[in-house]
Amino acid sequence: MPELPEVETVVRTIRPRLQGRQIAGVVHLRSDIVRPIGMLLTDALVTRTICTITRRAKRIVLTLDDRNVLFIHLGMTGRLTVCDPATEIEKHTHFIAVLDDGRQLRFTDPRRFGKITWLGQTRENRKSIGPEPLTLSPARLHRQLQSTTRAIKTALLDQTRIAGIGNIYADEALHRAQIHPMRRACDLSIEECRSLNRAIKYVLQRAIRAGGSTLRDYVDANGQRGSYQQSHAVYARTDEPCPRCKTPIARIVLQARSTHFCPTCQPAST
DNA sequence: CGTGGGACCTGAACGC
DNA sequence: TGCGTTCAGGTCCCAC
Repeated sequence: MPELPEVETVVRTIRPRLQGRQIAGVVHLRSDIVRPIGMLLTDALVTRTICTITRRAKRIVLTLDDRNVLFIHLGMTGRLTVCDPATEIEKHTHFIAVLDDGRQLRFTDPRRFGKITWLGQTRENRKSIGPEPLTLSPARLHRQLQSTTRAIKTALLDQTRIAGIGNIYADEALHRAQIHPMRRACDLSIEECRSLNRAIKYVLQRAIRAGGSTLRDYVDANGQRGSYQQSHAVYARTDEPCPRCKTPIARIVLQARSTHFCPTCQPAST
Protein backbone atom coordinates (compact mmCIF):
# COMPACT_ATOMS: atom_id res chain seq x y z
CA MET A 1 0.00 0.00 0.00
CA PRO A 2 2.24 2.74 1.17
CA GLU A 3 5.05 4.09 -0.92
CA LEU A 4 7.55 6.74 0.10
CA PRO A 5 5.06 9.65 0.43
CA GLU A 6 2.64 7.65 2.55
CA VAL A 7 5.41 6.35 4.82
CA GLU A 8 6.83 9.87 5.13
CA THR A 9 3.38 11.14 6.10
CA VAL A 10 2.99 8.44 8.76
CA VAL A 11 6.41 9.31 10.16
CA ARG A 12 5.62 13.04 10.29
CA THR A 13 2.26 12.50 11.96
CA ILE A 14 3.49 9.91 14.43
CA ARG A 15 6.70 11.68 15.45
CA PRO A 16 5.21 14.24 17.89
CA ARG A 17 3.31 11.45 19.63
CA LEU A 18 6.23 9.04 19.91
CA GLN A 19 9.48 10.94 20.18
CA GLY A 20 10.78 11.05 23.75
CA ARG A 21 8.12 8.60 24.99
CA GLN A 22 9.15 5.66 27.12
CA ILE A 23 7.70 2.23 26.33
CA ALA A 24 5.85 0.88 29.36
CA GLY A 25 4.59 -2.39 27.93
CA VAL A 26 4.37 -4.55 24.84
CA VAL A 27 1.60 -6.85 23.62
CA HIS A 28 2.25 -9.37 20.86
CA LEU A 29 -1.04 -10.46 19.35
CA ARG A 30 0.75 -12.24 16.48
CA SER A 31 4.45 -12.86 16.83
CA ASP A 32 4.94 -14.08 13.25
CA ILE A 33 4.99 -10.52 11.90
CA VAL A 34 8.22 -9.91 13.85
CA ARG A 35 11.66 -10.52 12.36
CA PRO A 36 13.75 -12.42 13.39
CA ILE A 37 10.73 -14.72 13.11
CA GLY A 38 8.80 -14.99 16.33
CA MET A 39 11.16 -12.83 18.43
CA LEU A 40 9.40 -11.29 21.42
CA LEU A 41 10.20 -7.62 21.68
CA THR A 42 9.18 -7.23 25.32
CA ASP A 43 12.66 -7.35 26.88
CA ALA A 44 14.15 -5.23 24.10
CA LEU A 45 11.53 -2.47 24.29
CA VAL A 46 10.08 -2.15 27.79
CA THR A 47 11.64 0.80 29.73
CA ARG A 48 13.37 2.03 26.55
CA THR A 49 12.77 5.57 25.33
CA ILE A 50 12.09 6.28 21.66
CA CYS A 51 14.73 8.81 20.61
CA THR A 52 13.98 9.32 16.94
CA ILE A 53 11.50 8.20 14.33
CA THR A 54 12.62 8.56 10.74
CA ARG A 55 12.11 7.04 7.30
CA ARG A 56 14.44 5.02 5.09
CA ALA A 57 12.80 4.20 1.73
CA LYS A 58 9.46 2.59 2.65
CA ARG A 59 10.60 1.66 6.16
CA ILE A 60 9.83 3.46 9.40
CA VAL A 61 12.92 3.55 11.61
CA LEU A 62 12.64 3.78 15.40
CA THR A 63 15.88 4.47 17.27
CA LEU A 64 15.90 3.75 20.98
CA ASP A 65 17.90 5.37 23.78
CA ASP A 66 20.22 2.35 23.89
CA ARG A 67 20.95 2.94 20.17
CA ASN A 68 19.10 -0.19 19.12
CA VAL A 69 17.02 0.14 15.97
CA LEU A 70 13.61 -1.20 14.95
CA PHE A 71 12.29 -1.18 11.36
CA ILE A 72 8.58 -1.15 10.63
CA HIS A 73 7.46 -1.96 7.10
CA LEU A 74 3.78 -1.43 6.37
CA GLY A 75 3.58 -3.83 3.41
CA MET A 76 0.37 -3.29 1.48
CA THR A 77 -2.22 -2.77 4.20
CA GLY A 78 -0.22 -1.94 7.33
CA ARG A 79 -1.30 0.87 9.63
CA LEU A 80 0.56 2.45 12.48
CA THR A 81 -1.52 4.57 14.82
CA VAL A 82 -1.20 6.10 18.26
CA CYS A 83 -4.49 5.97 20.09
CA ASP A 84 -6.20 6.22 23.43
CA PRO A 85 -6.33 2.87 25.32
CA ALA A 86 -10.13 3.08 25.31
CA THR A 87 -10.19 2.91 21.50
CA GLU A 88 -11.53 -0.44 20.36
CA ILE A 89 -8.79 -2.76 19.17
CA GLU A 90 -9.28 -3.20 15.44
CA LYS A 91 -9.34 -6.60 13.82
CA HIS A 92 -5.88 -7.61 12.53
CA THR A 93 -4.02 -5.66 15.21
CA HIS A 94 -0.81 -7.63 15.65
CA PHE A 95 1.33 -5.54 17.95
CA ILE A 96 0.80 -2.90 20.63
CA ALA A 97 3.37 -0.82 22.50
CA VAL A 98 1.98 0.92 25.59
CA LEU A 99 3.55 4.34 26.07
CA ASP A 100 4.35 6.15 29.34
CA ASP A 101 1.58 8.67 28.68
CA GLY A 102 -0.94 5.82 28.62
CA ARG A 103 -1.49 5.93 24.89
CA GLN A 104 -0.80 2.98 22.62
CA LEU A 105 1.17 2.53 19.43
CA ARG A 106 -0.73 -0.05 17.41
CA PHE A 107 0.31 -1.98 14.30
CA THR A 108 -2.61 -3.33 12.27
CA ASP A 109 -2.25 -5.21 8.99
CA PRO A 110 -4.96 -7.44 7.43
CA ARG A 111 -2.79 -8.94 4.69
CA ARG A 112 0.24 -9.37 6.94
CA PHE A 113 2.73 -8.36 4.27
CA GLY A 114 4.04 -5.81 6.77
CA LYS A 115 6.82 -6.67 9.21
CA ILE A 116 8.43 -5.37 12.37
CA THR A 117 12.14 -6.08 12.19
CA TRP A 118 14.50 -5.93 15.15
CA LEU A 119 17.85 -4.69 13.86
CA GLY A 120 19.48 -4.11 17.21
CA GLN A 121 22.86 -2.48 16.71
CA THR A 122 23.23 -3.85 13.20
CA ARG A 123 24.18 -0.97 10.99
CA GLU A 124 23.84 -2.39 7.54
CA ASN A 125 20.80 -4.11 6.09
CA ARG A 126 21.22 -7.59 4.68
CA LYS A 127 20.17 -6.68 1.17
CA SER A 128 21.36 -3.22 0.37
CA ILE A 129 18.57 -0.70 0.00
CA GLY A 130 19.08 1.63 -2.96
CA PRO A 131 19.54 5.42 -2.81
CA GLU A 132 16.76 7.76 -1.69
CA PRO A 133 15.01 9.29 -4.71
CA LEU A 134 14.51 12.73 -3.13
CA THR A 135 18.27 13.32 -2.92
CA LEU A 136 19.31 11.46 -6.06
CA SER A 137 21.32 13.18 -8.80
CA PRO A 138 20.51 12.64 -12.49
CA ALA A 139 23.98 11.13 -13.02
CA ARG A 140 23.46 8.64 -10.20
CA LEU A 141 20.02 7.71 -11.54
CA HIS A 142 21.56 7.19 -14.98
CA ARG A 143 24.23 4.95 -13.44
CA GLN A 144 21.64 2.97 -11.46
CA LEU A 145 19.70 2.29 -14.67
CA GLN A 146 22.67 1.45 -16.89
CA SER A 147 23.19 -2.06 -15.55
CA THR A 148 19.82 -3.56 -16.46
CA THR A 149 17.96 -4.35 -19.65
CA ARG A 150 14.65 -4.61 -17.78
CA ALA A 151 11.77 -2.27 -18.45
CA ILE A 152 12.23 1.16 -16.86
CA LYS A 153 9.04 0.70 -14.84
CA THR A 154 10.39 -2.58 -13.44
CA ALA A 155 13.73 -0.94 -12.64
CA LEU A 156 11.98 1.87 -10.74
CA LEU A 157 10.21 -0.73 -8.60
CA ASP A 158 13.48 -2.51 -7.81
CA GLN A 159 14.21 -1.30 -4.29
CA THR A 160 17.90 -2.18 -4.52
CA ARG A 161 18.27 0.22 -7.47
CA ILE A 162 16.19 3.13 -6.14
CA ALA A 163 14.32 2.86 -2.87
CA GLY A 164 10.85 4.09 -2.05
CA ILE A 165 9.04 4.20 -5.39
CA GLY A 166 6.08 1.84 -5.80
CA ASN A 167 3.42 1.15 -8.42
CA ILE A 168 1.59 4.49 -8.21
CA TYR A 169 4.55 6.86 -8.27
CA ALA A 170 6.44 4.85 -10.91
CA ASP A 171 3.50 5.33 -13.30
CA GLU A 172 3.05 8.98 -12.34
CA ALA A 173 6.75 9.85 -12.69
CA LEU A 174 7.09 8.09 -16.07
CA HIS A 175 4.05 9.97 -17.37
CA ARG A 176 5.43 13.29 -16.18
CA ALA A 177 8.79 12.53 -17.80
CA GLN A 178 7.00 11.29 -20.94
CA ILE A 179 8.81 7.95 -20.93
CA HIS A 180 7.11 4.70 -21.96
CA PRO A 181 7.11 2.18 -19.08
CA MET A 182 8.42 -0.63 -21.32
CA ARG A 183 11.52 1.21 -22.56
CA ARG A 184 14.70 -0.63 -21.56
CA ALA A 185 16.18 1.08 -18.49
CA CYS A 186 19.70 1.01 -19.94
CA ASP A 187 18.51 2.77 -23.11
CA LEU A 188 17.52 6.01 -21.33
CA SER A 189 19.79 8.92 -22.23
CA ILE A 190 21.30 11.18 -19.60
CA GLU A 191 18.80 13.83 -20.74
CA GLU A 192 15.91 11.44 -20.16
CA CYS A 193 17.34 10.54 -16.76
CA ARG A 194 17.49 14.23 -15.90
CA SER A 195 13.85 14.59 -16.83
CA LEU A 196 12.85 11.39 -15.01
CA ASN A 197 14.79 12.45 -11.91
CA ARG A 198 12.94 15.78 -11.87
CA ALA A 199 9.61 14.02 -12.40
CA ILE A 200 10.22 11.55 -9.56
CA LYS A 201 11.06 14.36 -7.14
CA TYR A 202 8.10 16.42 -8.29
CA VAL A 203 5.49 13.69 -7.81
CA LEU A 204 6.95 12.46 -4.51
CA GLN A 205 7.16 15.96 -3.05
CA ARG A 206 3.69 16.90 -4.21
CA ALA A 207 2.33 13.65 -2.81
CA ILE A 208 3.99 14.24 0.56
CA ARG A 209 2.46 17.73 0.64
CA ALA A 210 -0.96 16.14 -0.02
CA GLY A 211 -0.51 13.58 2.76
CA GLY A 212 -0.07 10.69 0.30
CA SER A 213 -2.59 8.86 -1.89
CA THR A 214 -5.54 7.03 -0.38
CA LEU A 215 -7.11 4.54 -2.79
CA ARG A 216 -8.26 1.98 -0.24
CA ASP A 217 -6.76 1.48 3.18
CA TYR A 218 -4.07 4.05 3.66
CA VAL A 219 -4.38 6.53 6.54
CA ASP A 220 -1.73 8.46 8.47
CA ALA A 221 -1.02 8.01 12.19
CA ASN A 222 -4.00 10.24 13.04
CA GLY A 223 -6.35 8.24 10.85
CA GLN A 224 -6.45 10.93 8.12
CA ARG A 225 -6.67 9.99 4.45
CA GLY A 226 -4.30 11.42 1.85
CA SER A 227 -5.55 13.46 -1.10
CA TYR A 228 -2.91 13.03 -3.79
CA GLN A 229 -5.05 10.46 -5.64
CA GLN A 230 -6.98 13.49 -6.90
CA SER A 231 -3.85 14.63 -8.69
CA HIS A 232 -2.99 11.30 -10.32
CA ALA A 233 -2.54 11.80 -14.06
CA VAL A 234 -2.59 8.12 -15.04
CA TYR A 235 -2.71 5.75 -12.07
CA ALA A 236 -6.09 3.98 -11.92
CA ARG A 237 -7.35 6.30 -14.67
CA THR A 238 -7.64 3.77 -17.50
CA ASP A 239 -9.65 5.22 -20.45
CA GLU A 240 -9.81 8.67 -18.87
CA PRO A 241 -8.29 11.49 -20.97
CA CYS A 242 -4.60 12.21 -20.47
CA PRO A 243 -4.42 15.58 -18.67
CA ARG A 244 -1.77 16.73 -21.16
CA CYS A 245 -3.13 15.57 -24.55
CA LYS A 246 -6.58 14.04 -23.90
CA THR A 247 -5.66 10.63 -25.35
CA PRO A 248 -7.35 7.87 -23.32
CA ILE A 249 -5.00 6.40 -20.72
CA ALA A 250 -3.92 2.82 -21.50
CA ARG A 251 -3.45 -0.01 -19.03
CA ILE A 252 -1.06 -2.91 -19.50
CA VAL A 253 0.23 -5.58 -17.15
CA LEU A 254 3.96 -5.52 -16.48
CA GLN A 255 5.53 -7.94 -13.99
CA ALA A 256 2.03 -8.77 -12.81
CA ARG A 257 1.50 -5.13 -11.81
CA SER A 258 -0.99 -2.91 -13.57
CA THR A 259 0.73 -0.11 -15.45
CA HIS A 260 -0.94 3.06 -16.71
CA PHE A 261 0.42 5.42 -19.35
CA CYS A 262 -0.51 7.76 -22.15
CA PRO A 263 0.18 6.16 -25.58
CA THR A 264 0.69 9.61 -27.12
CA CYS A 265 2.84 11.39 -24.51
CA GLN A 266 4.87 8.28 -23.71
CA PRO A 267 5.91 6.79 -27.07
CA ALA A 268 7.41 3.29 -27.13
CA SER A 269 10.42 4.46 -29.12
CA THR A 270 12.17 7.81 -29.42
C1' DC B 1 24.41 -13.04 -11.25
C1' DG B 2 20.00 -11.37 -13.56
C1' DT B 3 15.37 -12.26 -14.51
C1' DG B 4 10.48 -13.77 -14.74
C1' DG B 5 6.89 -15.99 -12.32
C1' DG B 6 4.50 -17.63 -8.53
C1' DA B 7 3.76 -17.37 -3.45
C1' DC B 8 2.42 -15.09 0.48
C1' DC B 9 -2.44 -12.97 2.83
C1' DT B 10 -7.25 -10.79 3.47
C1' DG B 11 -11.14 -8.31 1.91
C1' DA B 12 -13.72 -5.43 -1.31
C1' DA B 13 -15.95 -5.13 -5.66
C1' DC B 14 -18.07 -7.23 -9.31
C1' DG B 15 -20.52 -10.80 -12.29
C1' DC B 16 -23.66 -14.46 -12.56
C1' DT C 1 -28.54 -13.84 -0.92
C1' DG C 2 -24.65 -16.34 -2.18
C1' DC C 3 -20.82 -18.03 -4.48
C1' DG C 4 -16.88 -17.60 -7.53
C1' DT C 5 -13.43 -14.56 -9.63
C1' DT C 6 -10.40 -10.71 -9.88
C1' DC C 7 -7.80 -7.19 -8.07
C1' DA C 8 -5.08 -4.41 -4.58
C1' DG C 9 0.26 1.48 -2.47
C1' DG C 10 4.90 -4.99 -1.61
C1' DT C 11 8.43 -8.08 -1.15
C1' DC C 12 10.55 -12.85 -1.13
C1' DC C 13 11.96 -17.14 -2.93
C1' DC C 14 12.97 -20.27 -6.41
C1' DA C 15 13.76 -22.26 -10.80
C1' DC C 16 16.01 -21.10 -15.16
